[in-house]
Amino acid sequence: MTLDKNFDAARAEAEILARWLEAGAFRAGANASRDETFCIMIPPPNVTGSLHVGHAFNNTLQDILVRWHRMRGFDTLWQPGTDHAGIATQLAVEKELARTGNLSRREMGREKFLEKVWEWKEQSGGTIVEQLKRLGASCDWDREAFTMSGNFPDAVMKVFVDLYNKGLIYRGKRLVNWDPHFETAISDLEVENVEVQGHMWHFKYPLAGGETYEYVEKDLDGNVTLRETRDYIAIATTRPETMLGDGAVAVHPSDERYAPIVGKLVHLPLCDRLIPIITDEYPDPLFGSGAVKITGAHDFNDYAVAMRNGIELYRLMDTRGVMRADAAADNLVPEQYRGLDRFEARKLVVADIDALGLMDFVEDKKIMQPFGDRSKVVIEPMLTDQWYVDAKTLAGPALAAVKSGEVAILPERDKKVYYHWLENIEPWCISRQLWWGHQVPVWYGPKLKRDFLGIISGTTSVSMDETNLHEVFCAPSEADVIAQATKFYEDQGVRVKVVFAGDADVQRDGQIDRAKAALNNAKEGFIEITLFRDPDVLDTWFSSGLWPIGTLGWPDNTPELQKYYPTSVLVTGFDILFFWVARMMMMQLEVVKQVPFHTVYLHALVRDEKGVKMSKSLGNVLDPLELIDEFGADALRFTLTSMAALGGTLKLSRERIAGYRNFGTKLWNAARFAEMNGCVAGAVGVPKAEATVNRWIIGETARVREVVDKAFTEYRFNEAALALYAHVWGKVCDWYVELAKPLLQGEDERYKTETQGVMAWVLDQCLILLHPVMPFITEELWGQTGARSKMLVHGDWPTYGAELADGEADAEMGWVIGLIEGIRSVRAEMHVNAGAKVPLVALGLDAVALARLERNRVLIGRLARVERFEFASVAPKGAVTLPVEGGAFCLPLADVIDVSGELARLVKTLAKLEGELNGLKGKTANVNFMSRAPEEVVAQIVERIAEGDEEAAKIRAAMARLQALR
RNA sequence: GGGUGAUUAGCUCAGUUGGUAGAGCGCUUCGUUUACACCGAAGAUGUCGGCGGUUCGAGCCCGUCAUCACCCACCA
Repeated sequence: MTLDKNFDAARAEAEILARWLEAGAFRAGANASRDETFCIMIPPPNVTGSLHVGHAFNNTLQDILVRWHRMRGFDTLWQPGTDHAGIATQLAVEKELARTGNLSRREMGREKFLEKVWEWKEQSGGTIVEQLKRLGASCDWDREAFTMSGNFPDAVMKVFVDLYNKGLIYRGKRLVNWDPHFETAISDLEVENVEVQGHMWHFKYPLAGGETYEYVEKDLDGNVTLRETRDYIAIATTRPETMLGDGAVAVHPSDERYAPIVGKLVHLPLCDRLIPIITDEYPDPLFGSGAVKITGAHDFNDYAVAMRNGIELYRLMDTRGVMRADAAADNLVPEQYRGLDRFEARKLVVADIDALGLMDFVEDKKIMQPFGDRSKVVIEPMLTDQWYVDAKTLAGPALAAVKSGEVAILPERDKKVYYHWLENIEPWCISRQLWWGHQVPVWYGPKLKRDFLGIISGTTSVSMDETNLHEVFCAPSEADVIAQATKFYEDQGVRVKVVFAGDADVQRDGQIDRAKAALNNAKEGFIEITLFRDPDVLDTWFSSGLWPIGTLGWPDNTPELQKYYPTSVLVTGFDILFFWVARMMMMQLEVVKQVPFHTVYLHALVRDEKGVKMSKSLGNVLDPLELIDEFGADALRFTLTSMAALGGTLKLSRERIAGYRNFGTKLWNAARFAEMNGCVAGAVGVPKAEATVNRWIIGETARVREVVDKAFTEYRFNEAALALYAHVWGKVCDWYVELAKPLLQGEDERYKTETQGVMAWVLDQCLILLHPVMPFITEELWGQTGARSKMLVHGDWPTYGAELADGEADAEMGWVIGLIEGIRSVRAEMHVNAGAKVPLVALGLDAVALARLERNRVLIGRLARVERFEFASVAPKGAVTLPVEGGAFCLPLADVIDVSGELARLVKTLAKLEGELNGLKGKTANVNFMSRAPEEVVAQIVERIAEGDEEAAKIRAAMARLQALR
């Protein structure tokens, strides 16, 4: 059977993948021959997502590490799985519902909606997994995990409850980042601050009761620059609509301009309210007017000021960012603004202020505006009840683990970023007003009125405390919460029966009404207590933060957990260092008191060829599946690998992928050549060789193995790819195959057999070493070129090294290759017809050079197209001279060469050489250099000068001969 | 405002303890030498952003400036 002319990636990839899967080649522990484990957790992609180039890159790197370790006999697990991705998935399903004319989420209700999400997940959830398989990702697919299935929800619930019981999770009413589109709170990290063109409006707030004061402005030297009587205080704002919720105007305590009116009241325009002028450290006297309106419920800074000074908070908007129109807001939002979108309200407020003559002036200004990272709408600070994690406490161990070196972060510089974030961490808001996710395991029950407790006797009625509405029960399951609540109430002397009544309601203003927690009066000796569950779900990152232990079966102490935890390395993009990496560190360290992994390798983000982030809206997305269809998975993988330098960004282009597709073809054809020349693979062990070329290529192979291993060890994937490329194409294909041809096709059976064996071995080594990067084509060739005891995916990674290097062979091949290149170069430059065979004259060769020539004259003759060899002591007329180590060669080209052309060539060569030599000689003449530079360096330079001088002398001699010819 | 990184051949980028620069693509010339035209051979191209400094020696270390990118941040 002869190999086809090209590798048919589309056909072979599907077949090979099926064979791997069928053989269970990727299962945990497959091919393990030692006790050491190697485990990687896949960064779980969104369950309903599809593969983009970033995934392809990320998973290629992981697959390389995994395949490499598996071939080296490590007990290897690559744990796959997907993330439920709360907001993203809920959004996708809502869109789908709208598109297909279904009821909306709210119309169908929570239970029904969640059914739809699960349907959607079943339907589209397998896509990305199949795509990862096409990439060649060798995950243990039998262990595929999902953050909403199996033990995972239990793990999440248990962690929530444990943290709650330790006081590390708590509920708080405070300002959060509110997304008016999704109508949920989001964390700081999900907010993107973007600079936009905005305005700053300067308003005049009149003093109450028509009071006036003398306003005096001074320059830095204390000279008065302005003095006038004012009946107002000027404030500036970028968000005029929030003025309706102002609770005060603040000035800096040192600001003399306003000292006369501190403590007085101003009349808030448009609202029938008086608010005080207070002092606080927050206002900057040098910025704007120096006076700041304080809207505690709609601005984070103002909130802090309001808290410090006991200023009232007025919440102006509902969950959609619409000015409140509910009854409670009757006295707050003036009628004309109610029900208006916040941006509409802004226009109206500005117009109304202007109409009142209170508009001081307006300026254009670039402002930083917060946007939701998924919704892309302007985020509104909102006062709501949310669940928080005490991140500061959890951050301590996460910081220590990296500082101590227990966990390494690569590239090193990202450590600083990690430190900075953890050292300044804020409480983590983990509750989301969504439906798709892990529902908070908290139930609310009625708070019993203490007055009654004393008289409860089992038949007496009990009432609720209407002023303090609920008791909180946090437990991992309904059964547990029943037990907990029953005990709680019975401890108060009440016999109860606990029932559930669904979730507490979320009203449109975002306040959870827990008053529905209820109780019925005594029946048959007990009281019925109704519990309502907190409707919120947890931030997706709360659950994915438990990915390492959760996928291994925690909270059960499974064999996998014992064996593979802590995992080895986390491979991910630096964009989720905070979102995910830091959270995993914090949570794993808190929950199991052990780091989740020992190394974090942060790779670049993939951009398009112009360096722009790929996005659907820009239309610059390269679809990895299309690239795989066109070029094959291996070409894509090799390309990504070759560009995986530590840090930075990765710009992907189709041309480059095509180039590496060609590399695969090159390898394929080298194998094809070997096959056509009777090189049968499959022999075990490093072959013994006598021929110089064979000894040389064996050494080269050992060298590249060392380079590749070192590069993988240091996560320098691009260096491994580069070394393999240079070896396979530059050494094996360009030289070894060519040099081997005379031996393979010659008469000496001994050399022929030896070379067949060596070539088969060399190509096998190429396949093995390339396999982690290019698994498909190498597996295919492995199968087609010999009888194998096992698939290449379980091939034995070699351990040979320097002991296979043969200095003598290296030197000789270097000499031969140099000569051949020299001859080719001269021929090309002299425009000697490529087909023309010329004689080569050896000139004054020493014994070593002579022996080298004799051993390799067939090779040289063939590769340099030399017809015959002659020996002379004097260079023939009209010859071109090639200096070599131990002598020189001449090409007599008198009738073909252009003498002045050759002279020009020599002049150029000599000039270059002399430039180099002069530099080096300058150094040796420098006393400082000679006395301070290391001996090795000096010796090297001296040697190079000697060589160079010799070479220059030969060139000069050749020039003299040519001169004589003219 | 703080921080980080980048600036090297026409393009995209490597360059790991400082020893006078590399790859891929592109470009030029030549080539049906039966593995491969997704190929082969030969070739051209860089004051390594500017300016200073340390050093025998700097793309690499230090300072500074310029331009760009990204991250973080509450200036109304």
